[in-house]
Amino acid sequence: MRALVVEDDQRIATDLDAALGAAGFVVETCADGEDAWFLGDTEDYALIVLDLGLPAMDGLSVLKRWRANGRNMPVLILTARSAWMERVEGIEAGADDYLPKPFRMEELVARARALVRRSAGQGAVVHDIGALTLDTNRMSVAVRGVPVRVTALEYRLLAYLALSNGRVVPPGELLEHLYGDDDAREANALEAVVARLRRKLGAGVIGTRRGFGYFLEGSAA
Amino acid sequence: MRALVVEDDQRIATDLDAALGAAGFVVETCADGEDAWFLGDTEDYALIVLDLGLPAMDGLSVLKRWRANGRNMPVLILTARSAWMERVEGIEAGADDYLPKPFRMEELVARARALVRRSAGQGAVVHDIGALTLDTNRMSVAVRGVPVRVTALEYRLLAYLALSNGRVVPPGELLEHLYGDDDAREANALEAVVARLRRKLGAGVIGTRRGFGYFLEGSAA
DNA sequence: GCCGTGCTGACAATTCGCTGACAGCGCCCG
DNA sequence: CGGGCGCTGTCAGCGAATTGTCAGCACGGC
Repeated sequence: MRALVVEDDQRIATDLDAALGAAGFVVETCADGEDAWFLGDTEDYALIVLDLGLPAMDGLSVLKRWRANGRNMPVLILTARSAWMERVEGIEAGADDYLPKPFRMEELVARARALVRRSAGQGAVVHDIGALTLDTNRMSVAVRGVPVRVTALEYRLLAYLALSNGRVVPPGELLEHLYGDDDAREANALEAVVARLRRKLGAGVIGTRRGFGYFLEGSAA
Repeated sequence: MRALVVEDDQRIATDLDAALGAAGFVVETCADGEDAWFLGDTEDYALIVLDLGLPAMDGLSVLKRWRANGRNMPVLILTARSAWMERVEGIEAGADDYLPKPFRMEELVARARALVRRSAGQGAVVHDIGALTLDTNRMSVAVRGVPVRVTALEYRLLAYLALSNGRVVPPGELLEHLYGDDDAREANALEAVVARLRRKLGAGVIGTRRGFGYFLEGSAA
């Protein structure tokens, strides 16, 4: 887990390095606003600790430039100024947290952990099963990278197969999942949906095990 | 955007309600730890403001229970205690931010906004999603650079979609966040708002995935 | 080769979402 | 205090996408 420390005071920088290092971060430091801007813009950090008083470019400006470029890594601001107005400025500029100097190293580490935990809290929503890609956020489907328009029912069928990860799913179970078991469809309804899906997705995605059920092909079966 | 305020001091609760309401949240309040635990565990909030001194169950315990149950909504802790050790405790318990009393209402709102932004994985104040530009500071909207006048309700709808980051948002969730689920609207109300918005914004901004919900088009889809 | 299971294309019904009109409500301004 | 205006929920009708059903066909297993 990489972290960038932007701090011009050599002594504080060393302390931060040590504390974050002990907390499991791989720390890089940088003492200059312009270097910071470049690094933050081109490298990939799990966390940035940013001091506001910097040579060459002010910390807030650096932060605003990152955000303007769509960089959204968590940034923890350090500053000697403690007026609440300054805090508001920092947070409105896109900071994720704010710590006034002087601070306890323990608190900084605690906040850093909280930030990283939160930014990582957005779990993977894209599943790849064989040739199939299923994006549960956008409710969209693609085969070999080519997007395919599927209906709600078709999507739910695919999603259920995908989440069963390669298992052969018996028709009864699928029917029960797609419709409540309260209202009964003809058994053929399921086959019709599968047929439509196969026409859209092409061959080699949905497989049939005669007498048992359906499964997704290529999922390390 | 729903927010829950957990605070036993009636006066402070009222102030928080007013300030967050003005910032665009639909606010619910609750004065008791056990109620708070239940609400936070079963309902879906974009933000929770949590006071530590509570009857029936301590705020930290409530928070820990939420986290233990996998609830990861942003939580902003309020407390009278200002020792740094307490802060560390709160943050380690899973708080996302910490504000000592007394505090400025402006700062609370700024932090609340920052938390919500961050929980959506975005750091910027100005969001560009496809043809849409949404300025969360000025509550203004533009399409392809042309400003568009939208009403408060319309804005909240757009903002929620924008913060959902291109995800397809089901109508039920939108209804729940636009209005509290306490007073029920006909399902058609949502469609009416969307229709009005589309007339203002033009085509290609709000998309529909039949059977699932609405989403913002062009967000790297 | 025979039988049963599963597949396919067409068709029709139904559900879902969109739209325009309208009415109630609150708010601002005179 | 009254009138007007903008906002928003409700209603009913419309159009289209979706999906269940049916009848016939293909194919695999024994």
